[in-house]
Amino acid sequence: MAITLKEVAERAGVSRSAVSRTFTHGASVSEKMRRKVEKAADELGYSPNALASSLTTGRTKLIGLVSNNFHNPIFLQVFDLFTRGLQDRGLRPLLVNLTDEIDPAASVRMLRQYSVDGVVVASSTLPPGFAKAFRDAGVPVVHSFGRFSSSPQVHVIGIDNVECGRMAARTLLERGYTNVAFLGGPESATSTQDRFKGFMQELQGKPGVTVTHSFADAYSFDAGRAEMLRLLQSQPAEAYFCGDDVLSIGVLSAIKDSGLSVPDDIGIIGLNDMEMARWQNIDLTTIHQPIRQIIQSSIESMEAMLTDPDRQPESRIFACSIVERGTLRPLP
Amino acid sequence: MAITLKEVAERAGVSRSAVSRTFTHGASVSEKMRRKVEKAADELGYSPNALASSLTTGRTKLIGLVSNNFHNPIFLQVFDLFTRGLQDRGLRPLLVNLTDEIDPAASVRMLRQYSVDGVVVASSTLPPGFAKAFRDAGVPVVHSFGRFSSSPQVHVIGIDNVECGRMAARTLLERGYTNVAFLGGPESATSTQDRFKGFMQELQGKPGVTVTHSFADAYSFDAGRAEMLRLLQSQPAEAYFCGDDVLSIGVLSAIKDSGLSVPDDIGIIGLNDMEMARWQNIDLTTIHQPIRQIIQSSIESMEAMLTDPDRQPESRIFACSIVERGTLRPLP
DNA sequence: TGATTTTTTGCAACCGGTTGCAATTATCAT
DNA sequence: ATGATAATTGCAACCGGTTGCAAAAAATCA
Repeated sequence: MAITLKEVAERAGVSRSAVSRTFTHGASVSEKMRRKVEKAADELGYSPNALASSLTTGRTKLIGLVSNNFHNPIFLQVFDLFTRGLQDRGLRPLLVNLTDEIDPAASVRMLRQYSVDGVVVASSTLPPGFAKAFRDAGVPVVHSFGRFSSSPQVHVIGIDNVECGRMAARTLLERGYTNVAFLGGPESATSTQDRFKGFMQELQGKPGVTVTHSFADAYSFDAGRAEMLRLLQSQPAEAYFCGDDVLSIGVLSAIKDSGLSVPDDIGIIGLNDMEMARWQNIDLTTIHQPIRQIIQSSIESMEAMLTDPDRQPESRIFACSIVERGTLRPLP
Repeated sequence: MAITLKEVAERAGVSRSAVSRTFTHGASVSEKMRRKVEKAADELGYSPNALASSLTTGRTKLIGLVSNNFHNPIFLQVFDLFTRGLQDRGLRPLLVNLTDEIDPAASVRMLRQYSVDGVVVASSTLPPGFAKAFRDAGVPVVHSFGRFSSSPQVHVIGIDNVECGRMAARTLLERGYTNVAFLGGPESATSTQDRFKGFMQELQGKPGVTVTHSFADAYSFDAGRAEMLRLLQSQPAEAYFCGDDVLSIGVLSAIKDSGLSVPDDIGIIGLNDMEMARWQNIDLTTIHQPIRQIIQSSIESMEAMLTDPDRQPESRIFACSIVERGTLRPLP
């Protein structure tokens, strides 16, 4: 069906090696030969079979892009940035949806069958075991949005969620809130655990401050709304640090429906700074997570591993910052 | 690095063919042989190289998933459903982001280099030339969310956008609106053109009804908001049929900011019924597009083409329906 | 110009599998 | 037990490329 190297060679009246070389960057071919081959190739509409060549070179340029976040709108942007970034470097994202996958083994096997050159795990809710499973299989791994560690076992690129928790706490204190709460995402996610930890750390033992906490079932609108509706039945706190932005939006809708207003009755601060957060009908005060840099850095890190697979795992942490909008009362 | 067939064969003391056969569904192997081989394979941790086998079988099980919609939240759901659906059938989505691609040739070449078995084009804004380019390259193509045609050149799965336009018009008339408008997405998108056409068709020559129209730059919040802010400077219409839901949400925010209220002052109807449309703080009346079925049908259609590549192109159209929420005044 | 060095080219083996064919082995009926 | 038939196995060629090596050609030097 498709044109092969052999056919081009015959047409150009040269050896197969010659054809291969004209399409291999950096190989030794004379100008004359190159022209002859390219002419024949053009006439036949030849383009080399990347998979066949991967057999001998050991490189497929395929990168497994693994995630289980197919419900949080922020991940559309994540996929956009990853696919474009990878494409620009001649790499091809093989998308793996882990939504209902529990066991890493199956996906590891699958990605090995396709000889991916590397794997990007993009998720803040996947247990660390997944990234490790890929590493143990000998595949270069970058875990984006993963939990940072000072002695990482795989490359981790993300933010310091503990520090974000502290930052949120400080922000609420500055604004004079004394009855505050943490409304986290799923308790099993490392990001939830860390944000919670930092939040509590900062408020621990602060005189005159009361802190409560609870967890929503997922990083989703519905989960946030449901949890807030529950909280509103008894005495709600003055201000909430919510697990992430989409959760916050659910929370906001619950508050509005109950007849209370934001930020007058209840203050909300989210995390992520997703595009929607700045929509004027949402206008969410939140902590900005530098997604663009995280992804760019992840891709660079992946490229580095491709050239040197034995490179030591490292953590790269990006700073977050408060984005002041309309869901927290202003500084006194 | 990875274990190969040969090593397994040596360990099991059998021929390479025997190993190949135990891993090929439907090949002739005795129970005894199979056990022997599987034992050796397990011990070595062997799993067959899908790409090497594709060389002889001519099948990669790779499917190009091509889109340029990485900004409309509805496409996160689209990617979720596609990836899961393909995975469930043992197919692997190779994601291609066409966001800043103008020329189909490059992506066609790339996907051919990776010998994809088929291509799913998932977009309502891509010129039809893209899908055709893949077909001309001899690759089975399904165009999801594309423009339906009665003599299709490629498989098209989607909705009848003209009919949706009519449906929106009828809905507005039923509600007693007499000064209505179309606020479309980008004028170059076939979906915009068709919705506009149907909308006008239905209202044409209706006595006592005035119709106006304009177009936003993109199917996005910002574009919708900007266009509505512009419209609000002069006399706005009584009700708008908006290009899609995310556009509608931008429109709603503009209306709210201008001090007017929905649906009392202005009615809005969207299209898509994205998850966000039912969020209680948005509560958008809209036309439901059956995404789930469209995608399932697309995948089935793709599977059918894989077994019979010469199958005639067909259009599959799914019905849409009005979802009544809070942005249109009720039936009189 | 001829000898020497450098560059270009083709040969042939290899990457990790699959598969048609013929040889071998097992199964069955008589 | 015997021959006929069916199932299993191995051989070897092939899929579409790449690459080390040696031969051939071109470029350089004296």
